[in-house]
Amino acid sequence: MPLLMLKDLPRYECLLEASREFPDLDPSATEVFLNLLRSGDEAFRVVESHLAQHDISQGRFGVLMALWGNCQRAGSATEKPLTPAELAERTGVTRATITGLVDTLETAGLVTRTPHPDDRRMMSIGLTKRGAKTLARIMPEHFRRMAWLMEPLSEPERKTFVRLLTKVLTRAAGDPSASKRETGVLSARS
Amino acid sequence: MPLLMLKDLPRYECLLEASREFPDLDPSATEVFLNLLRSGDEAFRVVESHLAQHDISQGRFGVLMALWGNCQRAGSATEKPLTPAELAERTGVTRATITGLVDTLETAGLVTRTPHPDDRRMMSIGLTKRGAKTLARIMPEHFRRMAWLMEPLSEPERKTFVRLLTKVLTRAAGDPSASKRETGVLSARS
DNA sequence: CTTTTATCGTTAGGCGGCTAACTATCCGCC
DNA sequence: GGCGGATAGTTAGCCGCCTAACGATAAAAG
Repeated sequence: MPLLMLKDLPRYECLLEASREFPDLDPSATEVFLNLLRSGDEAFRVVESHLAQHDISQGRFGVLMALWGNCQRAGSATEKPLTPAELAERTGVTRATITGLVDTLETAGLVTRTPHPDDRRMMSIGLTKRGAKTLARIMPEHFRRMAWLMEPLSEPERKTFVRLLTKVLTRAAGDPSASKRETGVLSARS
Repeated sequence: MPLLMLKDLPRYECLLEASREFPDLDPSATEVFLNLLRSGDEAFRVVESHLAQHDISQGRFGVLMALWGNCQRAGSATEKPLTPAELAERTGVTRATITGLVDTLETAGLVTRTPHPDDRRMMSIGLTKRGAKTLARIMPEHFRRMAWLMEPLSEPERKTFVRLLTKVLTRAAGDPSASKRETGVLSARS
């Protein structure tokens, strides 16, 4: 999902120069920001291009992963139906989006959609044998791609990397104005 | 552009356990990968939520930025019309997408679309006074948001961060199978 | 028991990406 | 000088994401 900020990231000296015109511009912060977005985007493409070969989009993959096991699936027999609302919560998209994704996956025969036994408002989304098989076919190469991507990083570098990423993540996802309707951050009203 | 991988990133010990079942899974690589995507996504939301207040989407912003100055716009008088193809190249989206974005921006009165004087195949997209003004109103807060986001990082940390991000970026964008139609990387055929 | 309130899944409509195809124009080569 | 191939911009159609609204059902209040 190509987003970019600017395809060719500006050189640092250029940011420095611009910061004289715009006192609010913090060159090193901007540099990190642009590189973060660009790297994330490019890294994503690496795995996306693989999933696409199996006709699996990012969203579909998220749903399959969520169904496949909630990580702590231990020795259970791949049986863990979830409701659309739960899927939405775990994959981070809206319920409306889940409806569409499940539609596609159901048509492809990878998941089943059955009425929930306890609550007639809910549905129960389960992985089919075919879905589990598809996932099992995809995962090894998926793992290999992630490993390949990080190959140039040493183990200590990875630790540092995660630490830095986490710092930004908690800052961004923590409490700021993002994902809230109010500005809050010394912004000028439109 | 919400993408996520899994909203709640798996704990490292969980990855470690999974790596026993899947020999291809590199726990630390996976951890970095997931954190990278998630942090990038969340960081993006921080600035996106601001741009949205001005009815500017990511794509529109990219076009405006590209027009506003190619970074080395020096003392020029904000006059730098570009063709849609150039815009596509600089913002990293397809020409088809540019058509749509320029449509919207033109309707909003932020850019003009005039026939190119030299080549009748081309168009010339220019920033209007209104567009420049809008941009000038947006940028300060935009810069402030990026600075705020990176505030918890010290200057040396930022240097390190950029170095690590660049490593991944060159790896991802360099030569791999991504963005090519062929697999190439020891993948199993579907 | 009835009424309100909340939650679930879906639908409708919009947007911004993409690819593939099309038309118009330019350019180079015989 | 005319003709084939490149290139520019647009169009058409798909997909995934969003928000807002809806009808159905469950749970809470009275």
